[in-house]
Amino acid sequence: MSENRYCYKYPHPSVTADCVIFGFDGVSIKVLLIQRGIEPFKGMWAFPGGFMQIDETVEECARRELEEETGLKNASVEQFYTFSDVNRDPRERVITVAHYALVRLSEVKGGDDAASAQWFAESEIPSLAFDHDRILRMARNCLKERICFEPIGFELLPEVFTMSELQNLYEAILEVKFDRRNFYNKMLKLGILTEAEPRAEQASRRTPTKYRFNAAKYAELKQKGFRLEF
Amino acid sequence: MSENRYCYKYPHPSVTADCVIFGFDGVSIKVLLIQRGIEPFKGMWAFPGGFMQIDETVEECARRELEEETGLKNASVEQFYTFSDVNRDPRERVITVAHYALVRLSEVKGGDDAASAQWFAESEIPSLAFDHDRILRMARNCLKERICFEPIGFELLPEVFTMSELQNLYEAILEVKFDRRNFYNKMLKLGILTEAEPRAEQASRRTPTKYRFNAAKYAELKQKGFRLEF
DNA sequence: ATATCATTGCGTTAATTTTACGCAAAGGTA
DNA sequence: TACCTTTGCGTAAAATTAACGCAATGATAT
Repeated sequence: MSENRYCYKYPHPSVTADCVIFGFDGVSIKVLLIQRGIEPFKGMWAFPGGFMQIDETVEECARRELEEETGLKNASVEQFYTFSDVNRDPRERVITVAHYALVRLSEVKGGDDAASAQWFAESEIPSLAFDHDRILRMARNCLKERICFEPIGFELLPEVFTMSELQNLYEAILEVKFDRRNFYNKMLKLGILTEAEPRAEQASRRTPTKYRFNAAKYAELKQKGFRLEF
Repeated sequence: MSENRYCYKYPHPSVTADCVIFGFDGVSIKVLLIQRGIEPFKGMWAFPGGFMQIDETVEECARRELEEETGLKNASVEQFYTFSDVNRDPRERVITVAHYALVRLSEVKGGDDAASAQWFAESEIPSLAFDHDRILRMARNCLKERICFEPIGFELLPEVFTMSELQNLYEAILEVKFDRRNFYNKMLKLGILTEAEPRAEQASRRTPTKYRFNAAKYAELKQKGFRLEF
């Protein structure tokens, strides 16, 4: 049963892919975690992830494990760093290629078919298994940097959203506050937002305009090489 | 001799670390390559790199291989992406963690103790072994992005340099041209340059001012979170 | 020698962008 | 009914960027 059939002249490490999944509930950034059912670190929380198979890339592995453990299909995961400290796994030598993805909260129902996937607000995240605390810090930083180059925020919001919601998201990710009117102007001038509904004729000022992301305009802008400055 | 003594229940990939080494000769960006002495891809050029040992991190591996193959000691390598295509190595499953480093040309004498390390100007780089063409493209992009956040260019220049040399470097990395006077003003205003020599009293206009990088000032700036805009 | 040319240091001005607010309509809340 | 908050739409000042002028001084060519 436990024959060790794969033999090499030199020792080989195991390779895993882990996924830091970010969400946004309108107020704060959330992270999807899995409670470990087995040792090591049994009972502790960790990112979804697992061992890479010999016939898949690390990205494929990340997506597969993500679906197996949280039910999330086709998330667009992106690798950001490979962690290879010699003792990061007490069992054996394991290096992990860490990924992150942005998903809408609605796409994952916490505690789904997955044993115990659960969303945590950033301030409520417990101490994590392995070196996942460190991985989280780096992922969070990547998120911050990335949003200045790409409008990744739109993957975190519903299809249709208000300017305030968008601003809240940017403020949560970047941990700053913007002047509402300047944020409004800057986003509109970028031209990557489209008004969602033709807007009620009798537009009451209190009912905010709904927007959706204009991917075509964004692609256009991106070619010219732009940058979302904040 | 070739006993395969290391056995596992599941197949494990090999892990390598590769190093894209950038230099600058005052005019153009250069890349340090090694000519492969063995199959596969024997005779083709590739980045220095090699198999990770079981008791070292990938960064340690990168530095070790770099020194073994080019004589470069203590380069500060930084990983930027992990390539894991299933067939990227014809021998067996190998994933590689790609790194890059910036060094002064003077630190490496091409064709040193290293079998055949050689600097190539970007325009003269031949088709490379494995997926190293792709790796180079990504490394080059990283370089471009990085220089907007950190004054990495100073690692490529001699200790003491002129403003023109600095500008040439930025122009080479970013592939753009700047107005000399605006570049001059912007760099000086940043405050991360210090005049190297007290400057000749009888300062002839034709003899350019020499500068050196002011690491202390830079560290100060960095804390406040700044960005080198170009 | 002499004329020509490129490099360097130091400015200035106009255009653009960023920042800081003003204000009124309209709905929600006490 | 009296506030208070949210939204949409501006505007003026401040700061930054971009474009370019100019003279001194060596270097180079004739």
